[in-house]
Amino acid sequence: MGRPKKFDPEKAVEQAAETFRVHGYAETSPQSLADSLGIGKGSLYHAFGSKHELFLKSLERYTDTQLADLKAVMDEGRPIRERVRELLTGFVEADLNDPDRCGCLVVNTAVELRASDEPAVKLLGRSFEATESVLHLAFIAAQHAGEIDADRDPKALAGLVQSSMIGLRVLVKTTSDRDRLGSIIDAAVAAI
Amino acid sequence: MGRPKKFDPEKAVEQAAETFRVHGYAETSPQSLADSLGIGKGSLYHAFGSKHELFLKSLERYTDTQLADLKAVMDEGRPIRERVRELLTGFVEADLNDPDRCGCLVVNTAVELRASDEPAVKLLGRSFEATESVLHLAFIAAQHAGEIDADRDPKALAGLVQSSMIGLRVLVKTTSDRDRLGSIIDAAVAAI
DNA sequence: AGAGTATTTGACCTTGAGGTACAAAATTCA
DNA sequence: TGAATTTTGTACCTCAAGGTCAAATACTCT
Repeated sequence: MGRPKKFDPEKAVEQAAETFRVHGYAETSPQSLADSLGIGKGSLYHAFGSKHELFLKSLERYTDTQLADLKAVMDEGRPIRERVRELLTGFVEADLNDPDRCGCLVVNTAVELRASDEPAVKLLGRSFEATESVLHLAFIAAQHAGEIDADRDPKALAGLVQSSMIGLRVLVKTTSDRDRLGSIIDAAVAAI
Repeated sequence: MGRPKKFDPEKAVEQAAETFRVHGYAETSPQSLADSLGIGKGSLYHAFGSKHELFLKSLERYTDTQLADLKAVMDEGRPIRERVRELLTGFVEADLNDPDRCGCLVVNTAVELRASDEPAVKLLGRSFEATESVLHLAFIAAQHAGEIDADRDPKALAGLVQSSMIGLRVLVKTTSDRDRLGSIIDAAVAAI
């Protein structure tokens, strides 16, 4: 009972994640957040408590979505190198298509955040681990399928692909050189 | 002539770079900047014009220093893989030894920055290119020395090492797992 | 010493961040 | 219909960011 909510909290968290991704945590004001959700600032605080609490919820939702997307790509029935290439190319192309180069909320937050923000650091740590785990499992499977040499360390490969992916998403913030980025992807795929 | 400066502008820019590295651009206030330089806020504005101008100078100095450090390591007369390992390990260890995981000003700025900040984006772009170039040249030399297969693309390898390096410095913000980070370094070195 | 020049400082200004308070509005239940 | 409950939105609060300014200070040159 009581007055019905004007907005869908789920959608709001999703929209907030996008706002944080585009403008960053520090540069997103409660007012702009409220505006982007189409509600008053008071309602926002009533519903979410604080900017930081809303941010944590947004970040969590974002990591969930991202992980699902990653799994979707890695679950495709194609050669492992094709899937990894698709993954890296997808991120790079997405970033290049955005003139503001906003990039990935997880990467952005990992850098912008203070180490003292423990809940956020934990969320990010879990997200990075989950990503690595998906890659790790895919590489193990690929080894069993004979696509990757059995003497390679699948976990280390997962870490290498992950760190290259993150590095690419940072590099793309200051360059639009598709050849250069593409050759990095080539090298990453070749390293598997 | 005129009243002599109370501080050394060179040292001040260096100190400012460190403050920006530790706290980030947005989170560094003119007041704290002035405090860290041991001067009044007015003096700071008189000497540097604005927070942003000081930031650009700081960033430029930082990139110069960083590039010199990189060259120093890559100029050592040791096997290429040892040098690359030393490079990556050095950054990771430095970051791990800092409880606040402040990391690298260039990486941090590339992420925190708005794409609309053209002078900063240019500086960062040049810095990333210069870094890649040093690695590129080192790999070419290593190929001539027979340390790296001649059929590898040295520029792509440079890009891969660079992006892994950046990725590692982001990952280390949320993890302290030396084994995991170490195995990523192993994989990166093995990929050369 | 005095003129001229450069630097220093704290006081002051405007703007907006992050958040609170409260009365009005919209619903359900009896 | 009225009571209870919940959400809404504006007005308001405090604090600090980023920056400006004028007066005081410290130097050089003549």
